Amino acid sequence: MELSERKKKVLAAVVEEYIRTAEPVGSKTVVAAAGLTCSSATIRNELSELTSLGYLEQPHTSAGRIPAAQGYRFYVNELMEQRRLSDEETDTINDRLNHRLEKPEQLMGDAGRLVGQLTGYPAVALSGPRALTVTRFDLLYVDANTFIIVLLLSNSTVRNKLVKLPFSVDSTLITKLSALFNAGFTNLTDSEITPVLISATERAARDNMGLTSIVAAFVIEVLNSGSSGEAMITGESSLLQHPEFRDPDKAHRVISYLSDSEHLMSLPATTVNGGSSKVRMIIGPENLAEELKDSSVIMAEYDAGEGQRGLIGVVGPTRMDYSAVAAKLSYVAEGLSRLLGSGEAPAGFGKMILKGDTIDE
Amino acid sequence: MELSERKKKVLAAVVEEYIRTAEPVGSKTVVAAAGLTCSSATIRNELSELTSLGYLEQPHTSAGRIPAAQGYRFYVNELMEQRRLSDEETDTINDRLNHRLEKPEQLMGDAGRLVGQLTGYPAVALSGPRALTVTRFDLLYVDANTFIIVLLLSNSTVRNKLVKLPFSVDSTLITKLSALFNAGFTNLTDSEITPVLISATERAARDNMGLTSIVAAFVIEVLNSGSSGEAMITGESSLLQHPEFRDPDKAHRVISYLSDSEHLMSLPATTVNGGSSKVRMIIGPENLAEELKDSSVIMAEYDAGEGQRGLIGVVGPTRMDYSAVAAKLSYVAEGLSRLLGSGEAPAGFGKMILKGDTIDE
DNA sequence: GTTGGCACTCCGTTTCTCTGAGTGCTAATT
DNA sequence: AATTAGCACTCAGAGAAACGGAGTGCCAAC
Repeated sequence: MELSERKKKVLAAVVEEYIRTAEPVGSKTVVAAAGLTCSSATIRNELSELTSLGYLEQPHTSAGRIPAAQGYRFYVNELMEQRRLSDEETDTINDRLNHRLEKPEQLMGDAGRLVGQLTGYPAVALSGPRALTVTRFDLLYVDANTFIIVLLLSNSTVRNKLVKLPFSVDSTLITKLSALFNAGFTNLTDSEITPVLISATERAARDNMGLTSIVAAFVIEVLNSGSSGEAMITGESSLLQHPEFRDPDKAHRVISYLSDSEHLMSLPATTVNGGSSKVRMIIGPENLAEELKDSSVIMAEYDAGEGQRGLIGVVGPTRMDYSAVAAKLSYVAEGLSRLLGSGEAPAGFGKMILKGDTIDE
Repeated sequence: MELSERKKKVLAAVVEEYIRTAEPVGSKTVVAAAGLTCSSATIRNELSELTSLGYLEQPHTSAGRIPAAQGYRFYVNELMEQRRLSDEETDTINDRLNHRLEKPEQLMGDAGRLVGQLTGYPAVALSGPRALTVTRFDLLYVDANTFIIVLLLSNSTVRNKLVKLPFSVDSTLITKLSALFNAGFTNLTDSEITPVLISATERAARDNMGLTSIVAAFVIEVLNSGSSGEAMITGESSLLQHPEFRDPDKAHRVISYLSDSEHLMSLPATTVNGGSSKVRMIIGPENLAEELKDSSVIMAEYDAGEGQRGLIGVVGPTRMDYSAVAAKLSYVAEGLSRLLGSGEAPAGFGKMILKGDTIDE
């Protein structure tokens, strides 16, 4: 059943008033807020119907209405108006993002802090898994007991490891191994690096000291580390400022749930996508995690380059200004896509161009 | 004026009871807890004197006493008994630490989580500044527009950067630069890397494309990054479980103060060292930061190798079990010193020895 | 110096009342 | 059939009052 025009107006008014005031909304308030011409008694009937349809709920008999999860969902899908950001807001965002262009490895954290500051909610930043391979190997001989493994990865980052050995090796073995790895291990995903391949390489190098397996183990570790993605959260404590988290136990449950990066990565699992936009919203009970059943998550997707996608978003009470937060997030996400996105590296002489740096965690 | 033996006993009893129950302690409770033979009236006199001496305070006229900051201080300096850890506890700690030996770059974080778990308080980990130098340079030519800078540092970590250029370079220039940097820039602290040196190198390499300054800038950045130390905090939300942080505003103030790593690094500024032990305690108002005037900080120092020192500790309410926390922290700190400490690298064949890995943040 | 006794204080809790916003229903109106 | 005015009813939250009890401070006796 489709809601009547007036019901939609009433629902929107209740949601917006409740978001603004955090108080249950009564019939008179709705009349005033929605600018309707009918009387409060009429609205009482409408409210009553919206309640039995499941869009609203009543904390107790003689109180106003508050939106139910279904009410929020309908609101964000159908009723909510796209909020435009003010010039001031867009300027702040652009400023902050450009500032950080030079330190790509800190970008996730900085974007999180920016979002936290803009919205007043804890910010989460996720980067998707990536199918990594090694593009190039270098083994650097330092001294008889020490060498460095340097891997250039397919996503243009570099990883390295210093290896100290409890025995001596000859620099020619290092050189030989380096050549063999370059020949045999480049452009392989971790599943393609088989024990057979490793022992073949070991024989070819006449390595009887286990160096081959040291290098191979590091390669596998690095390739694996990318495959699960990264997750971080900043500004958890700002939750405490919101009235729905005044209860320290509840706040503690939510915050400590969010402190585990495994949990963060599973946040977007519920992909109720409310339309064509790139902003995802997970409202209250739509969250899979019990701990978040009365919190909402809003995330915007961005292009992290090299075919990788990332998500940046916030966690807050169900009573959130979805419209404003969504607008801010998608603007930030667009900015990130512009900075990191596939397409060409930014050009410019004298200023060096860095794409990557190591992102050892 | 020296306190009488009985006053000491009374003070200790009040502190310990209050730590245990979080309730003001009355005269009768003291008699029972301290196992004294006198009557509660006598203790009331003692309590009254301890109060006017500033060791105790009274929330209101008809309540028991709670320790004042000065009381806690006297307690930890003079009265507190060294707590011994149970075998079970030491086993847990050893287990957890050894597990992580293989990932030195995550050690700070892991140690923090361990401490948080052991004590139930947020854990902070600090590593002191280090006077870094570059031990060895490698510039790896990848293609005409790309090369990698690899630096082996004096603390046996490796840093690297991938540089993409908007113009072409010859591999011989890269090789030449590599040699020049090895000859001229090794073992220099950041202040010794002068513009004069850089431009001399630039001329020597016949580098008219600014590569020298790109490399030098990276070197300076890396050397600087070590000079301020690192700081991190985990488990902030566990503060919320303690009754003194039931007020969400207070909790928010403290937690958001602690979320700034600048603030964390300034924590140990007050070095009231209560004796010979390596555990530092900062009790309530001894904290310089207004935000921490009624929290306490306990930190233990450890040897992070290469002459570097680190601190691991917790932040909690002034009402903390100083004895137990101090014992746990110093055990963990000893463990860390054993793992990282100067002296020899742990030996063992087959298991590779890694000292460092990159710690790009 | 120590102790028992006693009046007094004052916090935290419970109980009660009161108030007012808001509802749901009915009957009249359009 | 939809809307409206009117009215009785509900109930959370605020405030006032009463209560209980842990604990003190002091005094007089030991």
